[in-house]
Amino acid sequence: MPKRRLLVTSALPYVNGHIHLGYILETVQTDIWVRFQKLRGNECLYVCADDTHGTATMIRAQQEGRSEAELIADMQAAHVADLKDFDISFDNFGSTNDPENERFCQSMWHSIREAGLVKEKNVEQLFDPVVGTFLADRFVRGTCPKCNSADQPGDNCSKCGSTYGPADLLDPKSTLSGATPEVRSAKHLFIELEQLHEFLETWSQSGKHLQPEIANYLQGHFLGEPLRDWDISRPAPYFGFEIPDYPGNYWYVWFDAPIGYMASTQQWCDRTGGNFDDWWKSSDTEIHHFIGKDITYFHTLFWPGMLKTAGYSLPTKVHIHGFLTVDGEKMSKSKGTFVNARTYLNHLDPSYLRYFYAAKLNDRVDDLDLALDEFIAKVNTDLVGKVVNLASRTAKFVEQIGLSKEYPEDGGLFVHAAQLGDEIAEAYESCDYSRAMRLVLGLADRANPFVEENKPWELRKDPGNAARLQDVCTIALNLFRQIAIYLAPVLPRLAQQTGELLNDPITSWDQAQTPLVGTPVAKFKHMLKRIEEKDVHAMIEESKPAEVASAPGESITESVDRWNDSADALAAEPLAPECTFDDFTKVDLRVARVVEAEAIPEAKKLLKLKLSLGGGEYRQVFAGIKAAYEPEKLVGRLVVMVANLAPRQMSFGLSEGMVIASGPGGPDVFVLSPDDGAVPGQRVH
RNA sequence: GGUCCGGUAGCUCAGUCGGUUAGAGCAGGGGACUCAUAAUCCCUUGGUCGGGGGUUCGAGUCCCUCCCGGACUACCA
Repeated sequence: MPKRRLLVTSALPYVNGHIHLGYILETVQTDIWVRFQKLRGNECLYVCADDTHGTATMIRAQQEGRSEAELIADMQAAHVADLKDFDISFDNFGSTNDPENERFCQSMWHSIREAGLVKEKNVEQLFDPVVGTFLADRFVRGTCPKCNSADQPGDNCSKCGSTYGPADLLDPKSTLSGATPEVRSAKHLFIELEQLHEFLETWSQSGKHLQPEIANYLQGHFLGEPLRDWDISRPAPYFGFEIPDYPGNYWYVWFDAPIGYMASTQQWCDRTGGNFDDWWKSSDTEIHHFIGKDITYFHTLFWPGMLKTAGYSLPTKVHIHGFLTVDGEKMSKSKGTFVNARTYLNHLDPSYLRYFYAAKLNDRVDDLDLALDEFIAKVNTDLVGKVVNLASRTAKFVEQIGLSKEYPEDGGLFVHAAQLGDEIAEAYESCDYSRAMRLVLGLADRANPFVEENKPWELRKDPGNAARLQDVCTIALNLFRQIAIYLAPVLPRLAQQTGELLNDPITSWDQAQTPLVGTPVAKFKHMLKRIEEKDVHAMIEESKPAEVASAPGESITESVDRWNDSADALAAEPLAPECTFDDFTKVDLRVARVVEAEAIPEAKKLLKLKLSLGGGEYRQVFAGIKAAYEPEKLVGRLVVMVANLAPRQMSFGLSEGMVIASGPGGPDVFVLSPDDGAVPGQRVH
């Protein structure tokens, strides 16, 4: 087979957060594929970068009192270290804030301009005079211009389903300040994606570049109607690259992020003498993007559209994977299942997770569950019990004498494993790693009985059997080596150790075709420890928020803040503008008791609550806390509610207030409780 | 509610074009071994292939329908 040239990417991690096990899933998936391709002898370049731009970076830098550049540099160093320790083998890891990226943005922009895809639209945008900023759609609510339903979001009506702009709302309010926004004319630049409709439909529906369910999704959600113009500029203040022919405005972060793949490639070329056009403008080069399903449409509509317009190669394939869940649930900070890469590394070997992910990954978009008990059992049984055991039970018998000079008769075991190589390779190639792992483990299941039947431990008792002992161990170690070669993309450390043990480095897939003979065998060293349950538990405990993990009732008299809470929550949702005391008193917060609570089967997030304010005064409230609370456990407890909120008609009934809770949503919602002594009906001042 | 994907042993899954008696690993039960990280090996229990209907000589596989689960989307704000 002729050598292929492949450019491979993982999605760019956002600079504002640390690497977690969900992103590790993506990079492990990519890295396995890259290592596989290199092992097969293909020319393969793996690039990535930090995604740095956007409002969130700007706000966080302000809060931390330093420049964006400093923030980015720190986070990038942390990202690189985390990923390196998971054996992710990037050829280059850059940053979307690097000068190379700005140059590519400019040239890409130039092409898109020339193609006549850019138009300026005088957007009637709402401006919050209190905060002094333009309001994105989601920061405005008001009355639907079509059906007059109150309190509707700024982009479409939840009652009648009509879509409109925020400026069309009849009685708009800023959700930041509550002020009535002014309509101001703001100029934005848009890319008319609709001009590329036909191309995108052909490309996405060709059956070659996308998984079938993704092609289907695009057809159903986007391609069935005209594609909307893509708002590509953001007015200052914004952290990003300023648009050269449109001063005071910046490219939206999703414009420059994928271009980061190119900038990173350029950096690699500059460092190694490579030629950029060989990678991005050559029909001989395949381009493979690995991404999560959350960013599907950026990579399957906007990005191919940009590449096409600017005359670059189109992605050969966009490989899309699902999210990571832990023990069957969305990762949750409060449960300790939102685990940072570094926290994992503090307790466990990266090889465990690489193998487990490989054993579960296929070429579909399904979510992948990290069931912790399964994780422990699978790694210990498969890797330690079956694979590494082959070496550890035989290597010491040939430590002095090495492998036999000729490969002995083994009943066809080696040939069988050699022949299976193509099938395993096919599974890797198509990203069906779980199949590859099954096939490889099947080899270990044949090799262990061989050792059992030939009893090297008995052979060694009689010096007359020395030659036979050497032959048996030569066979077992060769079978082990084949497995190590086939697992090398997943377990580079095991491949390295195997090379050292048998004095022949593993560098090529084809090494599994020829038995190794006559080499010395090094003293056997442990290759992989068993996972201990306590280490997994320690990792989960370390991932829990400090206030949950520490014992209650400790002294709080110390003058210094010893809790050292993370800045993440504040950065995710910055402080609202100042309000007056009068503003505050408009909101009537009351202690209330939950007297009834039931889940609404048709709604995914809603519980229906009956709240008592005492004295027979009740309120019916719908609260989006289904994922976090069992209805039965709420009954009887005290909560804080907004008692004078305008009632809202919902599909399931009238909601007459709101239960106060914090947290980002989903399973991470935390309902507030008053301290002991509070009674229903009391106002919260 | 809409769209899509799935449901095979206690668990995780394989099952090709419709073709013999539906498989594997783990877990469970019994035995063996003692080289190996309490690892390994042999034997073994366990299934109305979600339910019902249809097509067919023949259905886990194809069609219809219902039930259940998940994802996306909407609602939640």
